[in-house]
Amino acid sequence: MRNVQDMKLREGVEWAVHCCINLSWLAPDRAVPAARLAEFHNLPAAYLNKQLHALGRAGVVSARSGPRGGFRLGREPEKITLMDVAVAIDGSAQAFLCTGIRHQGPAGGIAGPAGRRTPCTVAQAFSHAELAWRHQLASRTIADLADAVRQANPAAPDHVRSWFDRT
Amino acid sequence: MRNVQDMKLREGVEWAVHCCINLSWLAPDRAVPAARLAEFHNLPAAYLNKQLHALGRAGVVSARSGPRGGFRLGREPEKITLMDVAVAIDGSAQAFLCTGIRHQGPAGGIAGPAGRRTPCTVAQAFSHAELAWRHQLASRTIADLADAVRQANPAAPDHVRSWFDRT
DNA sequence: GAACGGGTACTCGGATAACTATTGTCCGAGTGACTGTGG
DNA sequence: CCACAGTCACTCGGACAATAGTTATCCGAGTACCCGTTC
Repeated sequence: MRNVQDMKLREGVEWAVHCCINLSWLAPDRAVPAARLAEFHNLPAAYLNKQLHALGRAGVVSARSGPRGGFRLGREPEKITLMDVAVAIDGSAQAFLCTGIRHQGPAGGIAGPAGRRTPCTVAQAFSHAELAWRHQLASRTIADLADAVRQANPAAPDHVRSWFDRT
Repeated sequence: MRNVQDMKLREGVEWAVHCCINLSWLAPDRAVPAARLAEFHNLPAAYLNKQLHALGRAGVVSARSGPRGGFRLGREPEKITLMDVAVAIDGSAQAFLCTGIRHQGPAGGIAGPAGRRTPCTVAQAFSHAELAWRHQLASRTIADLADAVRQANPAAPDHVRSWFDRT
């Protein structure tokens, strides 16, 4: 039971975003195994595999089994937002879900049945805040971040490509 | 060790906000025991006590022991933001703390020492989103919410007062 | 009648356990490539 | 030389533990009130 959905950003979100950026610099048809992506950042391979699998379910990446298989971006980097990644990994859609405590106990008798129809003010306030957060994440794409990284370090894409091409 | 600070809104935050609103309607010198506040919303008394204690450390409420003791607001409701409450309960200041994985493993060698000085693009993006969230929460005060509730149900303050005055 | 001292009940405060969720690991199913063989 | 079938190694995918964080609980320290006693 999940009464209160959480807004926690699991560590895997950070990993996933970095992986997506790296993948965006590789040839579109080039698939990279999870183990190799993990090695690049010193991450636990098996666990990263699990996260990438979650991204696969969301369509952010596409997976292929067998030799020369692995993961590659499921669509153009311009079409992948940070929100997509966060939702894929974290799963939760809403961070603050009103428990409805204002209707429990003696407090419930005060507002009466009419109060049960009006929205919970507290929940509304938190929802607005969360909406702002989500809006920000939805406005940034993997392509955006990749460009920013390239601007700070123009050689990065080539270096990443060459490292992943090493056998 | 807390590598990744979390943004999770613990259930206690919701409780605390509701309690603060209720307290804002009582006489300023009126102290309410945690047990009574808990009874009002059917919450576990001992645990709510703990959360209120956290609010006390942050100055949001002030506590008094002994008979006729309990909790009351530590300052005017206009001076208490939702952010204050969330931070007091949740404690964490930053939700997304960059783990620095881009410097671990082979990836670190690519950017080089220079890359270590440039800020992590991924972390920046998430920080902006979190800032928007925090800004929203900081812009809403307990007084705001109390007014909104009163607008939806004008009789609420009196009812709350009278219930808490019952022996 | 008023002041004082002791007792008592009540409250917070922090230390302690139970539980849930996240992190991490492992092995099996599936798939594509490679090799050797036959035409 | 080309096509084909069998085998193999490689990869994902989901099921299975370990760990950390949150929820919940309990009991002790402190405090203000109340009552009985004394001046």
